[in-house]
Amino acid sequence: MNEARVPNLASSANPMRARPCPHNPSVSCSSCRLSDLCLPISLNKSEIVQLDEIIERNRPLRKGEHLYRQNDEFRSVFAVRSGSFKSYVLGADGQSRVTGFYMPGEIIGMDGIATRKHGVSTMALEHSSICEIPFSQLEKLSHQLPNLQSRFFAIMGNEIVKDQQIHTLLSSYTAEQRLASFLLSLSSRYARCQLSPDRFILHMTRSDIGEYLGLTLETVSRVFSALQKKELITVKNREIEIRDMPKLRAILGE
Amino acid sequence: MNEARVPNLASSANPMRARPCPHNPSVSCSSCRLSDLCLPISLNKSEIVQLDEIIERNRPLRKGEHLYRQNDEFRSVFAVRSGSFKSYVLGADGQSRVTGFYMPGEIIGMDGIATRKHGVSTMALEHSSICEIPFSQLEKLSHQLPNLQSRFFAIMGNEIVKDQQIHTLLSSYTAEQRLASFLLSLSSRYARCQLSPDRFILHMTRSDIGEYLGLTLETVSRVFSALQKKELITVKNREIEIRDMPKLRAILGE
DNA sequence: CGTAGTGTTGAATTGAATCAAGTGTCGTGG
DNA sequence: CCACGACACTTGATTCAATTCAACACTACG
Repeated sequence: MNEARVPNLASSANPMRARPCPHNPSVSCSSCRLSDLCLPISLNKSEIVQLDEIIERNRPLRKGEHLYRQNDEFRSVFAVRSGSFKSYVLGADGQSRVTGFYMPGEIIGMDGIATRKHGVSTMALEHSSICEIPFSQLEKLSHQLPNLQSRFFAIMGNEIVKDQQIHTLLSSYTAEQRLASFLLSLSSRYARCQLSPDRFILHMTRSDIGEYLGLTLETVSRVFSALQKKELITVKNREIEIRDMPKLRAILGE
Repeated sequence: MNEARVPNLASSANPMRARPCPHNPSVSCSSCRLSDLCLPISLNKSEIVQLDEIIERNRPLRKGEHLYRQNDEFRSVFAVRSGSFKSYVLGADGQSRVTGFYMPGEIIGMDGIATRKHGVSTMALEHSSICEIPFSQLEKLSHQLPNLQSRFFAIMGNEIVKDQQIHTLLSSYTAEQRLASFLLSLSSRYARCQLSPDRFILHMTRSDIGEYLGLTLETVSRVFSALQKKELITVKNREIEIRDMPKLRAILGE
């Protein structure tokens, strides 16, 4: 597997707030720059402090390292603090299928809640760090804090909604619509964590994208080229610039 | 299809048989024949009694009636007591896309938890009855009963896993694999509620199935015919008989 | 510098969609 | 009870979007 690399986002045109370093394991939820888009939303200060106590801030993962693997025992859910991840399953034929990409502030690992085993594997796409939340403790604390229970129901509900949107995307969109939707989704998620919504790095390969969207890597490449020719985006290797957001949205529209 | 909405409180004082009939609104969770595959799993007797108190058993829905519609305010989740439902969204072009089918013992409506608005519409596919569970009360009770909280986390986690499985199905299976997987899923769900796993009725149309699996209704029809010619199934209108379960499973295998 | 992984592009192929024509089924009202 | 109309379904012919197969270019890195 590949070695660690300095994450590209750090040198992006759109610098982060001057807040504690994203990889710093000693950041607390209260001081975390993601606190208003992560688990703590809608919790008050004392509740956040209690949540903070059960969270384990592990060492960062290097690119290619696994957070957990398919069939591992489920112990925790994870919040992405920095970097990005992909989740995937290995099919009977050995082919992998990507089930999701995760960015800062998003929650990973809910696939294991029901069965107590992880149904997917999850791997860092770049140098990344996470907050680990032992699920038994989260359940216990949720029982004491109605707001936290409510918040976690909402997080899971949100995951269900997103999965249904992917369902309709995969069952009726063309290749071009899928890629447009994918780029717009990344864009709004980058915006959510204060990064540029129209210039960003794809940390996943064309093949990852294809496995996620139900396309081949060749088709992903071709559609990127076509969108570039139409001047809706600029693609330079892994770097994407969205040049015409309205027209990109219009691809989904009619 | 413009049916009347179901009145939410509807305490129909309807004279019914004393024996717990699937449509009988007076059945309690404790006496319900679905209690070991529905929400109450893993709850003890006194917990079930408390759950019972917040559940509203509405009048049955006729075929084509809506349980709720896209953009309706979210108030409750629902457990299917008898019959079956489909959920669907209307796309920008007016086309509908089916996001799920629901059978007895399954929970409907979790798409509204995060946003407090329903993201899909849900319609009865046949004469059906449901238990309505007002969500605010479910949250309150979950806060008192750790087992119920845990159970509901598990139900939502299960929904997430199923959605991920659909994701991989839609992104990599052929038409034949999708239909085989669909029939096997129905089969095991019928088995779960004590019905024959190899002879059952499809209450949805070919078009519904196609919209769910990302295929046209013509392709659904053709694949059914092809599977019949191979003697894996018999299709007579809406009636399906699975004649060779192992071979049907093998279609997914490699 | 060479190698492995990643990405692009072209040509041929194909699985499913689309277009089209017809049959079957069901519920309704006469 | 039957006739009618609407909807659901089947099957065939053709088209097309995406895959597959193939060759090559770029980049990163030991």
